[in-house]
Amino acid sequence: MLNLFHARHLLSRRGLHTLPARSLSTPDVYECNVRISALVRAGKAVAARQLFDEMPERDVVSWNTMIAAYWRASDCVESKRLFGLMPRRNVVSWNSMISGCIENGDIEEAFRYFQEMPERSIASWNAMISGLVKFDRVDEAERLFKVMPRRNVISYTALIDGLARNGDMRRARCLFDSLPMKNAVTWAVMISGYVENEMFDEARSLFSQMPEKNVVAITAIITGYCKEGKIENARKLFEGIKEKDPVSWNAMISGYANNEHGAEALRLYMQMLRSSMQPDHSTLLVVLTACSVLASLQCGKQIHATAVKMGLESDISLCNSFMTMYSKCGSISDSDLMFRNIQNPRLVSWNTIIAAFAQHGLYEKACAMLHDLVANGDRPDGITFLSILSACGHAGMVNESIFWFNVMVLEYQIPPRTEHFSCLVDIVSRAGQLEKACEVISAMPFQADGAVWSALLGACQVYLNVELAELAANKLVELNSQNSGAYVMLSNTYAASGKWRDVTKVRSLMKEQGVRKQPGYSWLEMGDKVHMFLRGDTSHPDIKRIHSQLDTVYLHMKTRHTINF
DNA sequence: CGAGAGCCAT
Repeated sequence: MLNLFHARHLLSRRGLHTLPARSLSTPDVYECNVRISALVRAGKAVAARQLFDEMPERDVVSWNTMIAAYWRASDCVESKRLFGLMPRRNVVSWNSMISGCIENGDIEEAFRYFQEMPERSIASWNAMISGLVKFDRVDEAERLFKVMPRRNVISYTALIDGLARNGDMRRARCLFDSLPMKNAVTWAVMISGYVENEMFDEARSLFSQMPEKNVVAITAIITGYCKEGKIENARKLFEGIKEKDPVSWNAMISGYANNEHGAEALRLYMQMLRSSMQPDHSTLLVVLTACSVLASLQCGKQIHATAVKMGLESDISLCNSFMTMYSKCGSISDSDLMFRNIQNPRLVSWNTIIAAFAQHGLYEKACAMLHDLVANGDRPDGITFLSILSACGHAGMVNESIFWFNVMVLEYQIPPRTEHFSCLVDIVSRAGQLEKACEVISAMPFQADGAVWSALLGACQVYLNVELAELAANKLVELNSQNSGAYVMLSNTYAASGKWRDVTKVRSLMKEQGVRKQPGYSWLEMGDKVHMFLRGDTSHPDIKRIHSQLDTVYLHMKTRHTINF
C-alpha cells in the first residue's frame, strides 16, 4: 500500500528530493487520490466517482482528478458543476478547465476561464496557445506567446507547431534554430511540419541531424515517404523501429493502403494483431481503406465486426469509412443503411453517401441527398459538388454537370478547384464535345493539371482527334515525363487513325525515355476466391464464358438496353 | 491533478 513514505520514495527516485510540503496530501487522502487517478486513467469514471463520494475528506487534488475524469468522458456539464462546487481551487483546477474546454471543442469558453483565473502558470498560457493552434487561430496564439511573462520549451514548441500548420516553415525554422533547449518533441514538431508541408528533403535532412531519434519522428518520416510513394524506404524505416507503437503501425498500414497495396496493408494488419498490438480507432480506419482498395467485402465485414466488438460502431468517422467500404465493395444498400443509422449526419457523412450513389451511377439519389442535406440546414462544400459532378459523369449527363458547376460557383460561391475542372472536362469530352472541353480548360483561372489533360486525351483517343491528342499528350509529358499513360493513349490514337509511322515514333520515344507501362489488371472476389485478370491474359479457366458474357454486355451497352443477368 | 509531437473518414 502506498503511504507518505512510499510517495516520498517514489518522488525521490524521480530525482525530486525536496517536496513542496503544502501540496502534499495526508496519507489517507493521498492513497485515495492515487486510486481515483488510476481508475480515471482506465476510463472507469463511475467507479472513480464512487470512491470520490465515499472519501471522508477530500483535498484539491481529489477534486481536480475527478473533474479531469468528466472531461475525459466529454461530460462538460458535470465537470463544470464539480468545479463550481469546489471549496478551494488551485491553478491546476483552472488549467484543467481550460484544457477540458479545448478538448471538447469550446475554445471561447476556455478563454473565459483563462481570463477569469486569479493567477496563471506557464501551463495556463501554454494550454491556451496550443488550443488556439488546434483551432487554426495561429495569429492569436502568437499574440499570447508574445505577451506571456515567462516561456519554456513547451511554449516554443507549441508556437513552432502553429507556424508549421500555417505553412510558415521559414519562421518555424527560425524559432527552432534560435531555441537552445530543444527536446525530442520540438524536433518531432519541426520534422512533421516539413512533412505536412510536403518538404520531404528538408524533413529528412533535419531528421538526420536529430540527436536521439524517437518513434514519433520516425513515424513522421515514414508518412513522408508514403506520401511520396517511396513505400520501400518507409518499410525499411518501419522495420528498424525497436518499440513500434500503434501509431507507427497505422502509418505504415495507411502507406500501403494509399499506394494501392491493399493486400500488403491487410498482411501488415494481421501481423500487428499477431504481435499483440491493440488496434485502435485509426487502425480500423486505415484498414478499411485497404478493404476499399481491394474491393474485399469479406475483409470489410470482418473489420466492421471488429469495430462492433471494440464498441466503436457508432464512431462517426468509422461509420463514414464503412459507408465508403460498402460502396466500393459493391454493396450500395449496406452503405445506404449505414447512413440511415447515423443519428446526426455531419457534412462528411452526407458527402460520403453522395459519393457512394455517384459511384453507383445513381444520379437521382445523389441529387436527392444533396436536397436533404440542404433541407437539414447544412451547407454543401466543394467536395459535395465534386461528388455530384461525378454522379453526372457516371450517368453521362453533360448539361446537368454544367448546371451543378454553376450552382456551386454562383449560388454557393464555392471557388472551383482543379478537381472540379478535371471532372467537368472528363464529362464534356467523353460526350464527344471536345471543343467545349477546350473552352472549359481555357476558362480555368489557374494552370490545368495532369488530371485535366488526361481526361481530354482519353476522349481524343475515343473520338480520334489526333491534333488535340498531341496537344494533351505534350502537356502531360511536360508535367511528368514518366507519364506512361500519355504515351500509350497518344499511340492508341495514332493507331486508331491508321498513322502507323507515328505509332512507331511514340513507342521508340518511350524506350528512349525509359518509360514503361505497367500492364493493367483487375480482380474480383467471389466467395473465398479472388479472380485476377491481367491485360491480354487468357489463363482464367472460365475465360471463354467470361468473354462471351462480356460481348453480351457490350452489345447491350451499345444499344442502350438495360441488362438482366 | 494541468501545458507541446507522429497515424485517422468524403
